[in-house]
Amino acid sequence: MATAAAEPLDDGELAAFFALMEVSSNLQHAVEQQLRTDGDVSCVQFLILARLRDSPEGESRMTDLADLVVYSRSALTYQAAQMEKAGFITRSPSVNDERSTTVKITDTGRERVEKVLPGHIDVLRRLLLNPLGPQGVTTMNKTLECVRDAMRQTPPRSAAPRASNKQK
Amino acid sequence: MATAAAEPLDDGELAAFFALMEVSSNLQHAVEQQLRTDGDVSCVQFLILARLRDSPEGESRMTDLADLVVYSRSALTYQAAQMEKAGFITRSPSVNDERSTTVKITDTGRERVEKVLPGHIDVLRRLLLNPLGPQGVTTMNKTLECVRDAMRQTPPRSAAPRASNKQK
DNA sequence: TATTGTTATACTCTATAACTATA
DNA sequence: TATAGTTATAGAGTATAACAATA
Repeated sequence: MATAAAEPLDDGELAAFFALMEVSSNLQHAVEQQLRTDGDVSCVQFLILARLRDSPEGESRMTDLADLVVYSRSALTYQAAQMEKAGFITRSPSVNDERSTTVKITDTGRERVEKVLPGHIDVLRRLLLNPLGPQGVTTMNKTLECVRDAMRQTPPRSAAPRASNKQK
Repeated sequence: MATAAAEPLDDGELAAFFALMEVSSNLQHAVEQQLRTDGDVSCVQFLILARLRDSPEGESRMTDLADLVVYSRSALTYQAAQMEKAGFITRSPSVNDERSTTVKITDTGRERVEKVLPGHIDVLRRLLLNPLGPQGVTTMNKTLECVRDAMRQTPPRSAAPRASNKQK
């Protein structure tokens, strides 16, 4: 299954990979810490809240949220439980489909997002956007676009999301 | 401390941030899974092993490894213990400085790296380098270079690495 | 006193599988 | 039968603080 003898990566390829991982990893850490410090939310929770906040009714189904946040359903249930306990969201059975759960952001949840957002933007500017500059931002978008598209076409992890293939 | 009213991000800035996070997150996941499947090592462990393998004597001090892997010292100790148990490394007191621990990669460790490497390269090519293309690789390096440099100058997290400030 | 590393502990988060309920 | 979500469980990994030993 593996290539007979994989061509080693050249210096540029290695550098690109390492740079990407170093930058994203640092950024991730910084964002995580800012969110925790300023508003006691994790990155995942912030993503969910921000997404809910921008939804038409401040609502979303669990499944739709799970599509956004890559993780497993049980992981999302865990996060939802945490956020419900914190008063950021409510969960209630969906009206159309009794199987579904509708997640709705509360005023407390909205406030928390507002509270945390300035610092979040600040971190992004300081660590990523300012160093990039306007031109760098444009370049970055163009360069990463095809990578992202390629990733989206390939099933990210063929194991996970297929539910019908129970052929053992 | 926070900006009075943080300028919201424009679409391009948001897109750049999201693209970076999506690409790096997917890549991270894919790499993690490949390493686990092919050789039952985590990404962190692979990084450590790869670094040791490329060291002059296949050796390194714990502290030097900790500088490489961002995490805390205790986290590194944990990983080292796992890898020692798996037979990938040995730990012994350093000759120069009795406080230090010298970590050395074993033949088993080297074999494991070799075993995992082709698949690793394969993933990087498929998900990142091929979509980028030679030109994209170059562009990426140039674009991320200044970001990385800026990050390295700013203390990543001012809280962590200072040991002397016990003022409290 | 500062540095190096380990240990004990507690905590967060994740995935798997089994389960319930609805379509 | 398939889908939506929850729960129980188990595991990996991390950070904090206290610790021992060396410089």
